[in-house]
Amino acid sequence: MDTSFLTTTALFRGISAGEITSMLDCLQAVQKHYDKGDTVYHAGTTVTSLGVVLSGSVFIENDDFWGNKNVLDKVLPGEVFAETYASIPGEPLMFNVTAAETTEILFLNVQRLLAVCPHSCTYHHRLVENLLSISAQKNIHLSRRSLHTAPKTIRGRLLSYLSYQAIRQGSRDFVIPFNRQQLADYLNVDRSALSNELGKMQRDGLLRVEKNHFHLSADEMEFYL
Amino acid sequence: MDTSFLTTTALFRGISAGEITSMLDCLQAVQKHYDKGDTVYHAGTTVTSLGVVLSGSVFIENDDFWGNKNVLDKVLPGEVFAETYASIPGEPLMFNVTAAETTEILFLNVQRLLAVCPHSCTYHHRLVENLLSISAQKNIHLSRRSLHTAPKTIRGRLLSYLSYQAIRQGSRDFVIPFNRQQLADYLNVDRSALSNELGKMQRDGLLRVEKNHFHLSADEMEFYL
DNA sequence: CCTCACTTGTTGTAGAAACAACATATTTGC
DNA sequence: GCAAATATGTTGTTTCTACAACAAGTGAGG
Repeated sequence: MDTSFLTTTALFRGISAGEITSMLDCLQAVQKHYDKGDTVYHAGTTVTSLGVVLSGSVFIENDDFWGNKNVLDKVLPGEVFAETYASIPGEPLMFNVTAAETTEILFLNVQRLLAVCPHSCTYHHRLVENLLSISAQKNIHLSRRSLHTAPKTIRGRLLSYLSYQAIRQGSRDFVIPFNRQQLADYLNVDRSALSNELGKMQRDGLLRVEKNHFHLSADEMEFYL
Repeated sequence: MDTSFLTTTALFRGISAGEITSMLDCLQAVQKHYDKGDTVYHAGTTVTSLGVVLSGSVFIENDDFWGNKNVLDKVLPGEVFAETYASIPGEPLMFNVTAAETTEILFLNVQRLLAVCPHSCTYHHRLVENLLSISAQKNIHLSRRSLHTAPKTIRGRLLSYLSYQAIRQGSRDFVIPFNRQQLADYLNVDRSALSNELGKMQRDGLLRVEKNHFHLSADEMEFYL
């Protein structure tokens, strides 16, 4: 087990590699291997363990009734999944989790993680803090997306999202972490309609855009800054 | 301080009234009074304390650039707000919090709450567990709404929401906790368009609806059950 | 009983987005 | 460097929604 890698993750942040090793025993951590396409967790089932992606990656996907797979998120090495459901005993998973590629996953039982451990109580505590922080962070992301998808028009959603990015990055020039299709998915709109609207906004002088690099015009930003 | 009331809240669940009393000292809990319309927390500021509504209620609202107040949520007695932001030091509030009526609020510093206390460590631990649970629960709600607002059409959103309610309540007959306007807000659509679509769906034989009581037709449910 | 406030359904219209189909970059792997 | 795959922009058509305006229903309080 590569505990030095774990020290870099949000979940084990602030805990030394040595401490992690002894904690993993105590927590009855289990490591499993998955090949591309394997199902890690099924929607509708209940889980007691969260997963830490050690290598590879997993998709969080929502399969509709006609079998269409809709990828909601990709969980990368060091990141955590299913922690929300493992934190609420009996809560059925809303999504499927499948291996996007060859993947190693470390499973941690959340009830044991929360239980007070006879030894190294301090680090257990740190682990719980980290878990709370991860949960709160996820909360923020969900709230923010909900905010950006609230406007009824594509332009409104773009302005909400782009002005937030400008503020966050402290400049009217900034790069976004999405390509067009991903941005369209994030804002819950059609990709071609999104491209179209970006074109209109450029003609209207609201912004300039080159690939995923944006520049917002000053007068538009006045509202937001 | 009415600690017996606190024992009924999600945050203090599983902790005795006596224990709560001693913990509140330790946590430096502060109680404050607000009149209707008073601002409790300003968007953009950072906070270190979560709030527990003791009596009255507060609105979580998103004020846009033209001063329009958009109520996102109402926090009732026993419920908690701002815990997400208080759990992430430095994270600025995304929303305003204002008193919906005469309100008493108990503020708890989250850092102190998370810090290991010299005494009653067990109960501190329970408090942190509860806080994690509240956060995870909020996460589920946000995810679920995001799922229900994912379809591009009003009908799609209604089917997603209503079939979930049917499953949750274990019957094709069920009552929803929203009136039309609230349901429209939740699904992020126009109220009149929503009413219109419900009418069409009745004519199409998908469901019957009377006020906030719904009955889904069997054949439509096959997809979902 | 009556009024007033609030909720809900209905209709028409104007506008916007989804969708499909395609042309044109741009990457990526070989 | 080339070919295949992927990403992006463009356009036209169809469908749906937002919006506005209004009628009808419901309920609470005087």
